[in-house]
Amino acid sequence: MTIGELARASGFRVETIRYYEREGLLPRAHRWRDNNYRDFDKEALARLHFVRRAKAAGFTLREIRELLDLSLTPGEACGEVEALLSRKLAELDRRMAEMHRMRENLAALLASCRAGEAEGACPVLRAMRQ
Amino acid sequence: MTIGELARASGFRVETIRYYEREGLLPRAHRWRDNNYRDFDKEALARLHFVRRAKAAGFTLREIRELLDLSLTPGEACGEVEALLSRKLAELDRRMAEMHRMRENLAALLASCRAGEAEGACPVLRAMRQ
DNA sequence: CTGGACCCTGAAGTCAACTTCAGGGTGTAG
DNA sequence: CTACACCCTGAAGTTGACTTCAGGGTCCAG
Ligand SMILES: [Zn+2]
Ligand SMILES: [Zn+2]
Ligand SMILES: [Zn+2]
Ligand SMILES: [Zn+2]
Repeated sequence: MTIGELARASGFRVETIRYYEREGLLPRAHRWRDNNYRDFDKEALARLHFVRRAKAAGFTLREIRELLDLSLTPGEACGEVEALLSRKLAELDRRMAEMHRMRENLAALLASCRAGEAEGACPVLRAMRQ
Repeated sequence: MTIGELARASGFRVETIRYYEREGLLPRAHRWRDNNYRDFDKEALARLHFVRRAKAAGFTLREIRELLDLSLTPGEACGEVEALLSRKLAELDRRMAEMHRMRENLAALLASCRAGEAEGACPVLRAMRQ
């Protein structure tokens, strides 16, 4: 698979894929010997799917790389794998709690906006003004 | 109120407040005539509280400035406020759903790691390349 | 054999949201 | 008087995650 095909299949741009390779999120791609073009396999596509999901969940590239590095750790380091995984889980829970608070904040603002509409004065705007 | 007092009252750093003023999140402060020190009023503190809440709700500075600008245009800006709020709410919901999926992913990974430990082979690698 | 789509590299640029720096004034306690 | 906390400005630096650029090679339909 050329980098362009991988880009179309993954939804990441060509430049982003090269950048991810540089940053260690993808293994260095094997090259087509005579033209030096990268040649990706299905695993690269699976990784990019994982990267997309992880990004959507709010992980930084560094964290995603750590997770991916875990997957390369052989079974013997199972304890470390577990430790890192549960640390990430705890972090995720913290972030999810934070998001819940944000959501409640936002929903309250929206509700007060709608409630104030009847009275002709937006309480959100009023709150900002005064 | 000096900028330092405002900083202590608001929890933002002095430099951040100057930055916010430059960026239009605060009106340009009135100056203490003979020494050119900024002199803030209660409204500035109220704005900073609003900025903090909005940031906590996930708004960018640009969006916060948009909200503040809406509050300066008299009339029915309420609809726009609502639009901005519900757009943000939808975005937040999307991200929360992603995080939930990611959490289940990681939890399953951790469980399978623990289960696989007995058999001497860590299934993490397989799970992540699925 | 040519034009256009595609590939390569290393370096520099961008954006948000700040922070730090350089180089200077002000106010007050001791 | 002077040390020291506080204030000022404009500019440059930081971080993360890319994107754009400069300056090339490659492949293939017509
Ligand atoms: Zn409203
Ligand atoms: Zn409304
Ligand atoms: Zn669930
Ligand atoms: Zn394991």
